[in-house]
Parts: sequence; C-alpha cells; structure tokens
Amino acid sequence: MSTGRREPLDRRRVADTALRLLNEGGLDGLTLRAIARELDVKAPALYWHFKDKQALLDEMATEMYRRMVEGTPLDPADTWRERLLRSNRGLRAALLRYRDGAKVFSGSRFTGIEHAGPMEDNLRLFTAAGFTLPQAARALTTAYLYTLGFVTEEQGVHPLPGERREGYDMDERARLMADFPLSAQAGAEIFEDYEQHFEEGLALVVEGIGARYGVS
Amino acid sequence: MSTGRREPLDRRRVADTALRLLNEGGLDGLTLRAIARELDVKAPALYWHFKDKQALLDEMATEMYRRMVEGTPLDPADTWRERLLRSNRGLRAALLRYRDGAKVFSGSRFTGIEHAGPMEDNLRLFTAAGFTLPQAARALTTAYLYTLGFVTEEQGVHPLPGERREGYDMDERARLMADFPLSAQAGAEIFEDYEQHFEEGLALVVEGIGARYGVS
DNA sequence: CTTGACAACTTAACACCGTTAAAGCCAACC
DNA sequence: GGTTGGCTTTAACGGTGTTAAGTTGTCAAG
Repeated sequence: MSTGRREPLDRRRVADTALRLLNEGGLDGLTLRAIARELDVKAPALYWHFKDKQALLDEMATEMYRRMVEGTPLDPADTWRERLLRSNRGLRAALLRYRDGAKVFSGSRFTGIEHAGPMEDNLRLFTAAGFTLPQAARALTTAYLYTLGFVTEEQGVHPLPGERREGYDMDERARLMADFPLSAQAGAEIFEDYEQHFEEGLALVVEGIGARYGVS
Repeated sequence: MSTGRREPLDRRRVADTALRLLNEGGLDGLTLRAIARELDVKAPALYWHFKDKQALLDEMATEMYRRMVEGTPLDPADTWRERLLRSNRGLRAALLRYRDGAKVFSGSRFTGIEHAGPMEDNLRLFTAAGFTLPQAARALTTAYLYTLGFVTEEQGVHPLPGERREGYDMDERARLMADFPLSAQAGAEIFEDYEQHFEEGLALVVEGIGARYGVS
C-alpha cells in the first residue's frame, strides 16, 4: 500500500501522460479511460480539469508546442533564411516525436497565448530584414503550412520514425503502375527518404520567398 | 409504397451518400448508422461493401479526387506554372466542397490507381519543360503538401465556405495580444481573406520552384 | 417445378466510447 | 467541531464500430 495520497492532477500532467500514451495506440487508441487508468484515476475525474476531450487534445497540442520551443533554440542573430529553416525543422521534429503528432497538432488550438512570444520574435526578425508585415506573415505561414502538410503525409507512412505502416509496398505499387512509367519511377521519389525531401521542399519555399519579396 | 425493390448498393453510391452527409454533421457526426439510414438500409449492410469504416473513408477520398479531376480540366498546352496553379486551385476547391474535406482526404488512401493518369500527365509536362524527374516530383509534391496544409487550417476556421467556426473572435484576440503588437496586427493577415492568402502562398512556392530549378 | 447456391441484407448482440449526475471523501478554515 | 469547497468515485446513459448468425430474393442447374 502506498503510504501517502496521490498528488492531485493538473492539466499539464494529464496532457503529459496522454502524450506518452499517444505513442502506443495512436490517436484512435487514445481513450479517456486509458489515460485515466495510467494516472491511477477514473475517467470522469478528467472532467474536473477539462471540459471535454477536445480541450485535453488542445492542451496536448500546447504541450507539444512548448516542447518544440524548448528543443529548438533560436539564435537572435539568425538571418531570416536560417530562422525559417531552423524553426520548421524544429516543428517537424516536434511533430515526429508523437504518433499522429501532426494530426493532433493541426486539429487543435492552443490553450494560452504562449505561442505569441516566438511569433512576435519571428515577425520582428523578418520585418527587420526588410519584409513588410504582410510579407513576413505570409512567408512564415506558408512555410508552416508546408511543414504541417508534409509531416501529416509522412506520418501516414511512418507512424513513428523507423516504423513503417503496412500497405505501402513499393514493388506492388510499381507493378500496378506499369502503364505509368514516370509515376512508377517517381514513387521512390515520394515515399522514401523523407528527411531529404522535406529539406528540398523547404528550400523551395525559402527560395520562393527570397525571390518574390526581393529580400536576400 | 414503392412498387419495386431498391437497387442493391455499391461502393460509389455509399460513398456519394456519405459525402453528402459529411456536409451536415462533419467528420465527427458521420456514423455508419446515419449513412445506412440515408440509404434505407441497416448499418451492418455496409460491411458487405466495405471491410471497415476506414475503407469507406478511403472510397470517399477517392470519390473526392474523381470530382476534382472532373471539375478541373487541364489544358495540355499549359506551362508548368499554369498547371501548378490550376491543379492546386482545383485541389483546394475540391476539398472545400466538403466539411472536413482536407481531413478526410489526407487521412485516407485511394482505392484504385485512377490518380496515376493525371499524375503521369503532370510529370510528363514538367519533364518536358526541362525539369528532371526528381525535380518534377519535388515541385508537384511540395505544392500539393502546401495546399493540403493550407486547407486543413482553413477548414479549422471555415468548416464550409461562408460559415465561421466560433472561438475565432478577432477583437478578443487583439486584446490578448496587446503585448505582441506585430502578432496582433498579423492576426488579420492570418485569419482573414483565405482566398487571397492561398494565392500568395502558392505564388511563393511556384516562384521558388522556378528560381531553384532554373526553369522559366 | 424443385433444388441449391449465392449475393445482399437484417436481427441481435458485444465491447467500448465520451459524457453527465449524484454522491463521497478529505483537507482547510471559522 | 462543523462546514465549505476542491477533487474524485460510482453508476448510468445513449451512441459507436463491429461480428455472428439468420433471412430473403434471384437465378441457374437438374
């Protein structure tokens, strides 16, 4: 028997446990009952801290964001290109830490305004580099949306780094695509080597920003 | 009383009905029982045509793709830029036709290989324009992922064109962001005018492709 | 005309889900 | 010592995806 009573829960601890569980069963397997069991509590107890499951998912997304910020130190001396590369690599890495990370992240909203700090920082850096505010917003948002889209697809194939979801057999795909030689050949170009392809796509976006907005 | 018996179902008709229902209750409200009721059938009947709900969602995504192709005529005389603009505008329009369209689409896989035709066509056009095959694949994929990310976020705010989800009050946001003037001002730049901002982001990607791959 | 096979569907049930209402416990304060 | 209020449990509800077994209608073979 444990000598002392359990500490009362709080939103952060619930979200932390939920994120750990997310890596085991994915978003589908993430039930309130499972989370509660892990916290040594019954499911309805969670409703004291969250108004519904979506609110918990929101807190999870916020926690993911916090960990991203923590794991992605930003150099104030960055050029805008370096900043864009660094922060989007950091975002991707943060999402890849959790099964269905991109889905959870893009399906939720932050609970506070902690994200305003880094955003302000980025906008300041970009406007100081010569972008107008609308240009800065567009540049940052476009890269952000590209990364989100990329990781969403990536996690459809690789639920967790190293794991590969079934049904993406390249040989069978090539056979089906016999009449479409370019597509068949491009398969490797699409379903392999995500690391490098992410970089290449991100480079395209960065290049476009520099070219279209005339900022070097 | 109807004189004749109902036609037997088939996968297309089920998917069609499901897509119609999607616009009423969204992805959360889309239940097998509701779909079955609409088809004048009981829920387990659907399992004759689909092995599980995900297979039905896959068919829905495939049907969305078919309608996109149908609604987005491609001119063989397109330059690669025109093709990229046209097909991504078409993709966005196709996704916006359905509540949670982007989520359904990016969470599913096509059931056949009908998508290989248009893909082959695009790759041919791009390689003919001077891109290597890897470059062509990267260019098309990057724009595709940007669009997917964009619409996913867009539909978080606008479930259907014209409708606006609650909790995105711009005034309150501005108040909370009082200490972050650039972010506050950028709010309008992020949560309004999706049409124009999609175009601008897409233009950035197109520009980047032209610049980085040296194809005009 | 009967028989049998097969496709398409129904009935009934299962385990599990998110969520709510009410009651219970326990520390802290008057 | 009694009361309040924060946090949790117990019990239950309606709804979900899914499965197994049984029913119906159609159509071809004998």
